[in-house]
Amino acid sequence: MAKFKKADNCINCPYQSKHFDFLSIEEKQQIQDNCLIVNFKKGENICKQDLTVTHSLYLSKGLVKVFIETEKKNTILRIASSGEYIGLQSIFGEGSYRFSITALEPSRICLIDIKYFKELCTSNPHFLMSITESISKCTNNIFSRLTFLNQKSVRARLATALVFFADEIYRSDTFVFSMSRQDLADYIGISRENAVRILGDFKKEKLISVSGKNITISNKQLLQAVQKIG
Amino acid sequence: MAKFKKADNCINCPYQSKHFDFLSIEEKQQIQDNCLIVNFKKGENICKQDLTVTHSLYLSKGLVKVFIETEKKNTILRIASSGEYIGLQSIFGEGSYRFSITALEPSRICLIDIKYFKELCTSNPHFLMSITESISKCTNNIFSRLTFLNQKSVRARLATALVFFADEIYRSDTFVFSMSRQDLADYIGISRENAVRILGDFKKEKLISVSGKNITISNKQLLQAVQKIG
DNA sequence: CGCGAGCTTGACGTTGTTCAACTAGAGTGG
DNA sequence: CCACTCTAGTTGAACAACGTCAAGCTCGCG
Repeated sequence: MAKFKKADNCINCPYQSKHFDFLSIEEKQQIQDNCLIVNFKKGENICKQDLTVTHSLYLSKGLVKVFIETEKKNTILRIASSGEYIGLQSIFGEGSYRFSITALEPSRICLIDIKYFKELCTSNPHFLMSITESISKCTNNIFSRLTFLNQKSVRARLATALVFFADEIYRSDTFVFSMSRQDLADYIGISRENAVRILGDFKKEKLISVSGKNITISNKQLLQAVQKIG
Repeated sequence: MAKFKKADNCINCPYQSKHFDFLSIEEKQQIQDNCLIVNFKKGENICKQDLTVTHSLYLSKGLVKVFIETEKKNTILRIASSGEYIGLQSIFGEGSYRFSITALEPSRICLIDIKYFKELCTSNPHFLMSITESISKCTNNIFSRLTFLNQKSVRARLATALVFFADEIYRSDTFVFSMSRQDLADYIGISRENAVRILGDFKKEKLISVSGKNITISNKQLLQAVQKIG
């Protein structure tokens, strides 16, 4: 695995999660004593489906894909970016990961021992409430995603993915896309070939311009129309 | 809406949720003071997508479908049966329902005022922890469901649905199915016609016998094989 | 007895997958 | 520094799976 070090500045850490607002200085200090910081390179596994959860995972910096592996193919459940806890459901659910997580970009993860993390939750209900709110929002997003994947055409799905990456992840209509074509396909539940083909179509229709990993959305309005119509 | 009455026996209620194990007698008494019991007939709406959440919903008896409505069609997220809280994500998430809920069978719902419910959560972290565990498990189930809908053939999906209803809902290989063909289709993300067709195929293949709403699984082993192969 | 909602069936068209072949680029060892 | 290989990306053709449309059926209910 990647290099790790002990946390040494949780209290004043500029990457603190919003849940930390509910913690006292003492509690933050205790977290620091129970926290490791690990850096992952692009492509490295952060956690592996079916293994027991031993730490909470806080993505303080980077970009990761959360996906379920089967014999056939992978399904990317969501893309998580800086400032998110990933895998909270696994901590409070069955205690083992229901998915794998892989870094799409160099990522820094803060690992807090699960035993301490749970103790903190029971001793500080406001912190737990905040965590619960996060899990709930994640669930609601997955609800929407399930409906979306189930009802939209492949073109609409790909258009939505592109807009999502531009608006939510890269915050620019020009970006260097850190996923492979296969990843993109897994994210919207289609075949790799089809993803390539439709990217090509969008290019011909002058909605986007693509050059390897570089993607530019050149006609966002039309692309947003495609999100609805297909 | 259906008839309702004030709760009068929460403490000794035989339909208590498992979360109640973490409550004191006084807390149960307080819940009772803040709780209404409402009976819904088959087909009645229990909550409606986009409306503000005002109460927690506990399904003490019955069977309901939780679904997202769009212009095109409905997608059933899950089927909930007796003893489950439904819509917890909406309470702790955005505060409005992301889905509608309709009774598939006569159902009894216990409504607890959301303000009191949240107060209880912050004053009793063990109760909240138990609730959070439920939400997490629900999320994990939806993760699996998303993958399942995305990867399996229509035949495999229908076979899985039949086994699910037999094993988890009706607890018998012969049951009177309380959903319409359209509902069944919405549950596995296919068209009504296709659902009918495949039910017919399964009948021809002697996997099941169907007569209107009565369904009997006659060759479970083969049906379970279809779950995998398609 | 007639009406309407839900169910059923067949024909047809579309969408998306699969397979196979080819290309480009990145890393590797002689 | 150049073949060699490996992986990711790309393209086309054939095919299978599903959805859509249209028509007819059935059963419960007024």
